[in-house]
Amino acid sequence: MTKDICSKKMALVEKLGVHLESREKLAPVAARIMAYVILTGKRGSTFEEMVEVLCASKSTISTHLNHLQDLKKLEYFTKTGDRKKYFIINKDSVLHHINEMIKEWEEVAALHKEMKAYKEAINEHITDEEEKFDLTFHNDYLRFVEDASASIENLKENLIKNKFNL
Amino acid sequence: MTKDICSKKMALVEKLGVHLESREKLAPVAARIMAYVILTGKRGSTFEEMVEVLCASKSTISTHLNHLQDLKKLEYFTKTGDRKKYFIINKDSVLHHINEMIKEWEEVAALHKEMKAYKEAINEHITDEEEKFDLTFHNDYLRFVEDASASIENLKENLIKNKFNL
DNA sequence: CGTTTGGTTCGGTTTGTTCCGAACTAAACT
DNA sequence: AGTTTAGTTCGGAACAAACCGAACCAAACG
Repeated sequence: MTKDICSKKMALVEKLGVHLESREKLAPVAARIMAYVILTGKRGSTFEEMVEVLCASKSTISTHLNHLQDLKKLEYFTKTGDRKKYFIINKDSVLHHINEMIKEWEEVAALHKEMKAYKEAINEHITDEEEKFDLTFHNDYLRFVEDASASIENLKENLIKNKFNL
Repeated sequence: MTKDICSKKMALVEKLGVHLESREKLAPVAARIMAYVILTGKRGSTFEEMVEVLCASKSTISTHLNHLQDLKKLEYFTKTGDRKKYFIINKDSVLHHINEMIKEWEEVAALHKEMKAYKEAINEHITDEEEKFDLTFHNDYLRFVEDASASIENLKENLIKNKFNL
């Protein structure tokens, strides 16, 4: 039974790992570390434990753990009389992730605006209506980005609210 | 003046290129091809032209052009008595892109549901309330994904509407 | 003081990506 | 038939990413 839950966990680690690999642009093992730490929760995950369950070398785990801490994605707590570090996801990594998404959408919006401006400038030099750039897509997309941004801001507020409820 | 517009265009090609490189997971030159084709518009961009302005070899351009066509991101038209191919972005690449986003959100939602189910299963075996997984984030996130999906569906409908207006 | 524990650091191998040049092809022009 | 045009294909060079093992280190333990 414990074995069953464990294999289920490792299956999820792989699945979530693959997702994080592309979503957060992490190296395979780094993504699996994140996934494992997320699915272990507040109990915390140790260096040794990860070397074993993720079947990676100490050097690989060490390097990635340090890197993930630099990126503020992980942090750790300790126990008195125990030299081990217990890794957990950074408490405000969720908020950080959301802010990243907001920034990303803003960047996309800025790019669309720049492209639109460029195309409008070109259009002025074109007499034939048929040859002109079509701008409807940029307009629609910009409206969409506004909508999406509003949803994210909403999520962000929900999260902050829940944080204070705890 | 034409030179000015041209340098402005190439600056935008680089900027959009960098963006597409990560957003669409394309090789540098492939991303710049996409950017260039997008910023050239319906006039169409030729093989030779891209070899020159993107400063890449014929083989590189050829390989990437074929790859981008396989991915349905590009297509071309021809002119009678002219062997050149005039590349433009695939007419329904925008819709395709939107469908990709929808699919992506669905996948994220599925993953969150799976993680939530796993954590709930674990929680049942834990007596200490303090030790239990916190599920509020998954709930909030799932609600957010629903919102975001709705916005995208909205954009999609706008686009389809505009298509028929033309 | 020697050993164990919990890691870190470095050099190197493997693997993968991205691009290029040179040789090639197929159609059209002369 | 030969050349030009518009590309394709193949082998490999150059670089980068990801991981590993071995040697190392610092703190605690015995």
